[in-house]
Amino acid sequence: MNRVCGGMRLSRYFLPILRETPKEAEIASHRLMLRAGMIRQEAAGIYAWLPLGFGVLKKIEQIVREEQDRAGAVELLMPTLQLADLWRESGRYDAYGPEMLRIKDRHERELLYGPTNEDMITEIFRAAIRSYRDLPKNLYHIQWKFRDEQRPRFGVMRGREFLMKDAYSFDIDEAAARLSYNKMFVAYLRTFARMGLKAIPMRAETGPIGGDLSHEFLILAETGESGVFCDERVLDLAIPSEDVNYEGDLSPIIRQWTSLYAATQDVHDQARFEHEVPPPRRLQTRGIEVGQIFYFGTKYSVPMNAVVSGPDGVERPIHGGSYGIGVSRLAGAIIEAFHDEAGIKWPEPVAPFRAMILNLKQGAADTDAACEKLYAALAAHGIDTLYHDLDERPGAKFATADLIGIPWQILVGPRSLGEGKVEVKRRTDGTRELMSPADALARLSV
RNA sequence: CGGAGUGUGGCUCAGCCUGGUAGAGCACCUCGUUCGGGACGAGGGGGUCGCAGGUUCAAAUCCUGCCACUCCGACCA
Repeated sequence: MNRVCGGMRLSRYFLPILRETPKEAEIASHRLMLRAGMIRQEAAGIYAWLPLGFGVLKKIEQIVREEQDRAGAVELLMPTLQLADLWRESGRYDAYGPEMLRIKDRHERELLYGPTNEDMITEIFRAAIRSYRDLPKNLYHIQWKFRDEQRPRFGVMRGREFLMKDAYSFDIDEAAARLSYNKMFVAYLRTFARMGLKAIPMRAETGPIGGDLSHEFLILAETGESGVFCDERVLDLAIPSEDVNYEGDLSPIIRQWTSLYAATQDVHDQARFEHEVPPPRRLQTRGIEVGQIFYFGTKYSVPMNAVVSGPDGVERPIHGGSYGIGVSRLAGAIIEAFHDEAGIKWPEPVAPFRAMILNLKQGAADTDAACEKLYAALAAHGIDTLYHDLDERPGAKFATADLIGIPWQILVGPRSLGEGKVEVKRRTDGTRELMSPADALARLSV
């Protein structure tokens, strides 16, 4: 979707691998993102996304986009800068605090770098929609946000600047709004599952955005920032399939996922936990929040006068919800879930490349020719391939390949090529198999 | 926002206490030998020691101020 050609030669790429770990990186994902040349820190909590990292970011973003679209949300793009007046109208300008970056333009007009977009989307919505007949609507965008965190840390997991998908639903009343909420709930289950993650929806506090119904989606990881308590059976619940009917009744799915105990430490109820979950199924661990959904009712529509006419001709404020996914955070969270001592182990759907060719004897006529042929064939089959064509020793190439975590490694060296074969290695489990280049191509074409 | 630290070639760090010609490993360049799990030898290039003042014949080193960044805790996609 994003890379036009099907391949890349390492000699032309930009992959600044670090052999040693920069001292500031404490957790695995941060360490590996720096070492694998995915990101470079420019300031506290602010990162440049280097080509490999950017490739992953685009893969994640695209999965999020596809599942939002499938659930009926409509993409648009709002600016990063917003007028302070808009936030004064909703009453949030003074309430938001120092987390919000406030700036002035040359006319001394007050602006802010958006930490979220409820106010702006409400303004956009109210300017265009007058009737309940135009509802429901769900609008989303994928845009950079800035929150001036007191303490940014863990690399992109908690940056000040971060890429977020935020969706906003508009409905005529609470009952309708809950249907919109349920759609996003199901879309989130599918989104995270497609990235290979087990994200568990947990009852959550609503925080400064407000409202009275909210779930956080967390993936379990020891390095997570939130303590979580849940019934371990939630780990085995089925993910709604691709052909789930979003216009149908989603409540059975919601009920299934919300009836088992699952809560973050903020709202945890130990007595209830012990009452509802027998000891062998009690899971107490930590998690990384990768998404959150809210129903907040008329919190913004009332102060901002976002109203529509109902069937009775009477105007009423719309009922809203907002739905966030931390796209850039997910890049780190996925690494937390999938790595080993040697490096990253990308799940295929988010891998920056699907395959990597390692020419173990660069400059030798037979290996060079075999690699070129294979590289062209993979590209012809639309398989994103990184060809390691640098004049490095095999050991260095193995280390690089394991570090950057491309799912399939194809080792082309004199030893196996003597039998007319190449070696296909899976990064996830380290298994390797000798096969002809044609069979390797067939294996990857699945 | 409380607490604790760190700023020295691209990276990891030594040197600072006790002031006196800026160092090591990795990376980089050249040549040669190597080549299936981060090779070896020889030669070479690269640093206003975070910034600004001060003390001193002399400051990476001592003093003052500032800035940046990191880590531990309370808060958030």
